[in-house]
Amino acid sequence: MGRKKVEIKRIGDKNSRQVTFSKRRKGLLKKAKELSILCDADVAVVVFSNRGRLYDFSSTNRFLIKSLHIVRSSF
Amino acid sequence: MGRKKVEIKRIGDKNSRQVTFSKRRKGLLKKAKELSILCDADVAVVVFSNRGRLYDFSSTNRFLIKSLHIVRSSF
DNA sequence: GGTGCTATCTATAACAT
DNA sequence: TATGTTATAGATAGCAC
Repeated sequence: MGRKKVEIKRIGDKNSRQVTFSKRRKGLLKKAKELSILCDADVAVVVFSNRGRLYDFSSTNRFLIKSLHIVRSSF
Repeated sequence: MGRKKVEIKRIGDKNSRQVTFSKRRKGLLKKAKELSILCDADVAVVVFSNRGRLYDFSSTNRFLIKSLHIVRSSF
């Protein structure tokens, strides 16, 4: 969906990876929200950056996400 | 992204809502997978249909999703 | 109640700043 | 490096089965 077709594999360049992460993360959360509204469905999305920062969307309750975070911490 | 611009609000027609749910759910899971691969990030998506059916994607471990399911059951 | 088609809308890759 | 712009790839709304 850009100037060139992109192969789905890990982006080698650190800066490009960061920029793509930021843009696509935003897009994913937006689409999750749209799905929940349009279709009256419960949707939750959780994204962890490789630095451990958490980004999420939940149509129902933050508790879902917090629980998931706790679960992940126990790995 | 279709023949017409769509307002983001609950789709009234039951059949249209179901079709949209199916299509957008698939798209959301695909994008979650792409994000995880391209950016080397942990991503989890959980979708519950209003009939309680579970659809999900997790880049890390099914345990995350199973835990979330258990948590949700306790609501 | 799906599935396939395709016109059109949207997300985003590369570039610019 | 973070943010804004634009050309293009990709997702999908409305139909037809």
